[in-house]
Formats: sequence, structure tokens, C-alpha cells
Amino acid sequence: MSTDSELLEVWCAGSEWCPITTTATLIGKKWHPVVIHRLLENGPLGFNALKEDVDGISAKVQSDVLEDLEEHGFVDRTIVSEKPFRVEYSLTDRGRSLEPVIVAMRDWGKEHLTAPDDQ
Amino acid sequence: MSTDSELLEVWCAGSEWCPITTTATLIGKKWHPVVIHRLLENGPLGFNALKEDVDGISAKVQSDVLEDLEEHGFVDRTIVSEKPFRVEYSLTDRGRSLEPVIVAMRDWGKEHLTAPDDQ
DNA sequence: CTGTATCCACAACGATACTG
DNA sequence: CAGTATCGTTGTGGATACAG
Repeated sequence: MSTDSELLEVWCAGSEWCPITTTATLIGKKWHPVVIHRLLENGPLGFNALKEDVDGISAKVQSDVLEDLEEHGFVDRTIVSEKPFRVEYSLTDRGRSLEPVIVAMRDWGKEHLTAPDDQ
Repeated sequence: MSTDSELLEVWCAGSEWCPITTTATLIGKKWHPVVIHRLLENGPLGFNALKEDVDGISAKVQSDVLEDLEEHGFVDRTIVSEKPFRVEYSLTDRGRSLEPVIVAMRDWGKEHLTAPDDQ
């Protein structure tokens, strides 16, 4: 615990390679964690199946998010068939490695659930 | 574990009160988690002391972030003295309750640390 | 010391319509 | 089914200067 703190000083103070900044820059957005979470639970999923799971997201935003996640190596996009055209989104190993973060966010949210209006 | 998954279905599918959305909407931003993390480790802190800890943040952005965190009940702002004017920022109980999330983000970042340019 | 005032740039999001 | 095109709004961040 105290060893932990000392290490953090090294990384966080006086360096831009702060581990939290790294994580926050990559997935510190409104929809990224939700998409990852649904893929953790139910993946692989097609575009529309995912969209039904990620309640409230628009097709455009989901498209943007998936593109970004793929770009950073969290998500794989696989073309399953050409006719009819079907794709599947799944997490890479790197994507799955985020599970502890997503779980922690989920657990906190469970305990402090608020209506969207309160946020 | 499987009980967990069933519960998640209830909250995540077909409802906007998804626990992950709740968490992501509140702290799913670039600097919020870092500020919370520094206050967890070193708080309470004055404005400039905090700014030195949160490497790379500008005064304006830190001001914005603190205002937002205070508004949502994560941070307390206390005026310590008028002359010289000094304030202290500290986490509320609600703020401290985010520790598991922040720790998970930190641990992931430690393992996948990348230069800011790579992000 | 603790901020705010400006101004700017770009990212994120949202709604609607439309396409192969 | 799996998206994109378009447009507009808001959010987030960054730089610089200035102020009580």
C-alpha cells in the first residue's frame, strides 16, 4: 500500500506518463466504457445487436466509438459474411484486460445509481 | 459471477440508468480521475499544490474540473485563511468511494503505460 | 496564493435522413 | 443488416494574460 504510493509519486508527479492519464485519455469518455462492458458480457455482437444492448446510443456515436476502440486495439471487427452482409465486434486481449476497470465502474454505479437528469 | 451478469441485464438493457453510464457521465473525462487520484493520495491540498501534483493540467482546466467535482459532491472546498488567502480541496465520502475505480484505472495504466503521443 | 477572463480549437455527442 | 452524411450543439481542453 505504501509501496504503491511511492511508485505513484514517480509516475504521476513531474511526468506526463501518469498511468491514470493514460487510462483516462483512452477510455475516459461517456460511451466507451459502456460499449466495452457490453462486449465483455455479450460479445461478440453485430452492430445492431450491440446497439440494442447499449441503451440510448445513436448509430453514429456507436460507429465513432467502435472506430476509436478498434484504432487503439481494444476491439476487433470481423466480417462474418458478405451476403447477407454481417460483421461482428469482439474484444481483443487488450480490450479484455480492461475488465477490472469496467467492473469497478459498474459496481460504483450500482451503488450510486442516479437518473440521467441528476447527472 | 453469473448472478452479477443477470443483474446487469436488468440495469443495462432497456434502461438509461445503466450503472456504467452513470459512472462514465460523472467522471469519464480526461482530468477528473487524475484530480481525484491526487486528492486520494495527498489530499487535502491547496490549488497550486494540487496543480503541481496533477502534472500537465492548466489552471483553467483544473478550476473547471474542481468546480464540476464540487457540484457533484465529490470534492469539498474549504477556505483555510483569508490573509493570506488559502483554500483546501479534499474528497468527500462520496469522492473517496470512487477509490476502487481510480485504483483499477491506475493499475491498468501502469501495465499499459504509453507515451502521450501514442494515445 | 487563488484563481478568472478571453479566445480558440477540437472532440464528443445528438437527431435526422439516407444508402449499399 | 450495417452503417454513413450532414448539421448543429455542447463539452473539454489549451494558451495566455490578468486580478483580488
